[in-house]
Amino acid sequence: MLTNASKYAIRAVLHLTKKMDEATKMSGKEIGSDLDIPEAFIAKILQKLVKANIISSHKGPKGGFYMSKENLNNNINDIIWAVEGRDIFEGCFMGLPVCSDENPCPVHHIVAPFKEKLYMKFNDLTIKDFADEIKDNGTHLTIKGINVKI
Amino acid sequence: MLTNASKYAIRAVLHLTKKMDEATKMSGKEIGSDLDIPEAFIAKILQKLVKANIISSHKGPKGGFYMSKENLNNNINDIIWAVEGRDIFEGCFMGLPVCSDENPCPVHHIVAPFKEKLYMKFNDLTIKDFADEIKDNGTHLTIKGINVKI
DNA sequence: AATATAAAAGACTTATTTATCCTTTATATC
DNA sequence: GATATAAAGGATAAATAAGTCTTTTATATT
Repeated sequence: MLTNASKYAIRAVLHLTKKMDEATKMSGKEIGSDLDIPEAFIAKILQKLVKANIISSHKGPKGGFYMSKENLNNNINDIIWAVEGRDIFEGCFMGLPVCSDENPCPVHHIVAPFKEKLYMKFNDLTIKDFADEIKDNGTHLTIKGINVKI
Repeated sequence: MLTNASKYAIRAVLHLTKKMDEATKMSGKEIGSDLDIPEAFIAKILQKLVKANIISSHKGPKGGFYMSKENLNNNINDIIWAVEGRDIFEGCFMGLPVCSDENPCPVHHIVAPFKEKLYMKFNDLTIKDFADEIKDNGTHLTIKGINVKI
């Protein structure tokens, strides 16, 4: 449903937001290394995000990427839109040309409420809200430095 | 989540199953035309499905693709597996390296039950069950010959 | 002013998915 | 047996997604 690029983008933005209180900007290199994302690839994605006003950047020494106050008010859908340039929620899950409440595909009653919930969460919560939730829940954006039982 | 190929495959199998009572086999050409799927592409997919015993085929005049009694007992997951060769339900929706009930991503509580429901439906119901449901609900596998309000 | 740092920009490669085309094989019908 | 029909097989092309590399531009620090 989401491409690698937009998954990377979401993680990068949340990671940036998490670190923001330290007032230090992060380089693309650092972000890529922290999140195990190919550095050159995440650099391209970060570039797109800056253009779309999802994140901010500053060139030169001590420069890097950071979240401005305004940036924090964007939502996840803004990120996805900036990276993919299309609505990922449209279209029938099974690919039927006609799929609606009146003419539902066999999984319509499972998929429709799921999309609805997801869309609301991606639209109504700000990046700040997400970052707070992540901090509260102890969610790991990276696998570095944590012990996972496998 | 599903590729075009597996969406096409599911529609083709259900279409075949629907027409099965007429005891007439369907050509790949006919299936492609009925479902608005490129003929050469659906032909390749049908070939895979035959190999995986999801559908049956017969060469020559009056030949074509059809569903045997045994074929009807397969489920949707079998189709997806035959076409994609992997589990489409694995992995975190947001791409987090760690995502579980203990360490949930921000949408884990929305995604997990959705996947669960979908997996069950795709696993517990047979192709026959699906085809019956479609017939009962008047679901359209194709847009041909129906009037849709746009 | 020279230097080092880091993003911006653009060209390029690789992989995967989607789709097309052509030849071969099986088989029903005449 | 000749012919027509339809799937099987294989090779290739086009589109999209994923990832890499090199050069240019801005800027803080010395």
